Amino acid sequence: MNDEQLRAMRHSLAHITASAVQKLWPEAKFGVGPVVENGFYYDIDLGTTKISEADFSMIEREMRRIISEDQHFEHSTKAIDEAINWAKESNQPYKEELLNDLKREGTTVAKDLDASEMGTISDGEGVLSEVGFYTNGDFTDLCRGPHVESTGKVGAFKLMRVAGAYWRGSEKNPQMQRLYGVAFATQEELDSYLELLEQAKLRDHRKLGKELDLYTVSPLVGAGLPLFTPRGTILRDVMAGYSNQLRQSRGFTKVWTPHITKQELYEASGHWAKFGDELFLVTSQETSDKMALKPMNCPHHTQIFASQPRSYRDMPIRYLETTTDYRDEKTGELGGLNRVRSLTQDDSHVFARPDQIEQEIDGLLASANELYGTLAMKLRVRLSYRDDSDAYLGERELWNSAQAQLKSAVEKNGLEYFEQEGEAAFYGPKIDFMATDAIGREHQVATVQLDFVQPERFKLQYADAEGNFQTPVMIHCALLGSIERFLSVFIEHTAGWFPFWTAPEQIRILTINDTVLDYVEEVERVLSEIVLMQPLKYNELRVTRDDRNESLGKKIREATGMKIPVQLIVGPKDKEAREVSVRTQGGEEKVALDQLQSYLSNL
RNA sequence: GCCGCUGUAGCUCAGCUGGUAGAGCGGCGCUUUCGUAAAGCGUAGGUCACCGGUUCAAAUCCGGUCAGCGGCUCCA
Repeated sequence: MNDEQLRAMRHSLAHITASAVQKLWPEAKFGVGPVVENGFYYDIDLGTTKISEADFSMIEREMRRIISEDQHFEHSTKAIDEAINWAKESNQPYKEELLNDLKREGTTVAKDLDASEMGTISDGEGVLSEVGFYTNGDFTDLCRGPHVESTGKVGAFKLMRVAGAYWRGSEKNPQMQRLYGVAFATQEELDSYLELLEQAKLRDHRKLGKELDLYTVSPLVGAGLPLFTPRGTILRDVMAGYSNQLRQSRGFTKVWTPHITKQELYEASGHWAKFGDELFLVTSQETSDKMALKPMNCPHHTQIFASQPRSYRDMPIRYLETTTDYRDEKTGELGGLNRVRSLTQDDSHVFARPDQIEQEIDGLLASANELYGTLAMKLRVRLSYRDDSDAYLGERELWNSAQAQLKSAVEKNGLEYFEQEGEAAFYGPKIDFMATDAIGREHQVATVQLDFVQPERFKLQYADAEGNFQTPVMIHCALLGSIERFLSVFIEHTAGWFPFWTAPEQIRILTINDTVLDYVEEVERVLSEIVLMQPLKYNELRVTRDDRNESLGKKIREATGMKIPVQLIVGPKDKEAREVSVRTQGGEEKVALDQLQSYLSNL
């Protein structure tokens, strides 16, 4: 089955879902029912009736009945006004609205859908005169198709969940119930997809975050404000240290800025107007200053740049700061470490001459490549350019040159990429990094963004070779993005089996009885001398000892449950032979005490 | 913020249609010193998220708050 057939099948299932709902709740008013990744959904307004997952078996039973009847999908057309009358008579106000849009604009304007997904005719210019319908059994729907021939030909499906969704994605509109389903050509494919979901559940960073004791949340502290435990803090420090090291090796120097600032800073940067409602405000009891917790670091860094006169010879100037920002995100958006109110960015800002853009981007891309390569995650990038609209600030010429330089740097680094016009930020083009995790999911991780606007707004300048003042370009970059979000991805990527160099507890010594304690101390002395230099430099070994009065089996079980990469089992036989039993995920082997350092350094 | 679902011991969970709570693991104590994923026995833990209401009686029903989950919207 090709992609097109799969889409037709999923879309047909959306219709079958709607048919079943109409049968069960004849008063249902229908929105749209497009195909999405792995399946489909249908938006339905049932007034005060709430569908719950308990109703799924009933709906699915009705769907299977429709499928077993093998109803033909009948295509027909109506003149647009006739169609509008049909919608009125059938009491389908959402369809009526879509039809009116079609009549007026020749297309619907639902934000997240294109017209073909919605199943409406949108070919041709201007106003259209005819629209298409598909009918199966008693159910007729405004639809462009295509569909499978009949309801019997739809493969395997499963209703997954029901959720609220605003009509046409606007919170001003009524909220409908969105019925999600997944669908595949065969039952085997559906089963393996469901299996993948189970897998994903097992690696869920919120579950592992608790099991591996990495972070916690407290209602007393607040939603979206995770607290990192000793183990979680090690992970943060190691990853942030690696990101810092990568950037420092490319000429970035650390800066430090306070966590609160006067609001004027954001009024000057332009962020106040756009994001003012997401700032945490701070009141001073000593002055009349209005203060806020910093939601970002770039305006601060501009002030360090501006603290001295700059020459073209000084450029580029590169700052890095791994620091926590605060954003008052809406409560409903918070979840795990993915979306938090305190987020730590491994932030960097380059102030560059326009002719230095490519070289700077090149360095940052190389760093990102190295970082994600080390973590065994495949990277892909999206280049976001401006389009012809006037929604963008900055000179067109600068944009064109910058976009060309971005692309050239991406190609030079051998990164797989795709380009999208109209996706740039208003202040400059950007590169977004997507990393594929161990079970094939893609996550947005890092960004590199050019900024033509803040240098203007803050009147940043440098003297060129002729002594004239020029405006620099700013390059924003975060390799990890937000450390919290990065960790959520990293935890799920590794399923908690962190690589040796990042593991919070790298080695646990398990004793067999207390006749070996003196030898264990000797082993510990050897370990305490070991400092890893790769990939993170000066990374001291993190070792613990389990000499409790418990069975070896239990100690192994617990250490394995905590996903500790190296278990060193020490018993009388090991003591006698002056070796240790090294137990890793790969198996177990005996290593002589005087070989331990080289063994561990090569992990 | 909006819609829906959820909130019982440190953890995982049981507790039917209202009659003031239970298991396993973990903790603690004793015994055991035992070589590859849970040694044995004993014992202590809970205002059933919080606040209010209905009722003779609420973990159970209703309302509110807080928090979590699935979405929507948003994401500098």
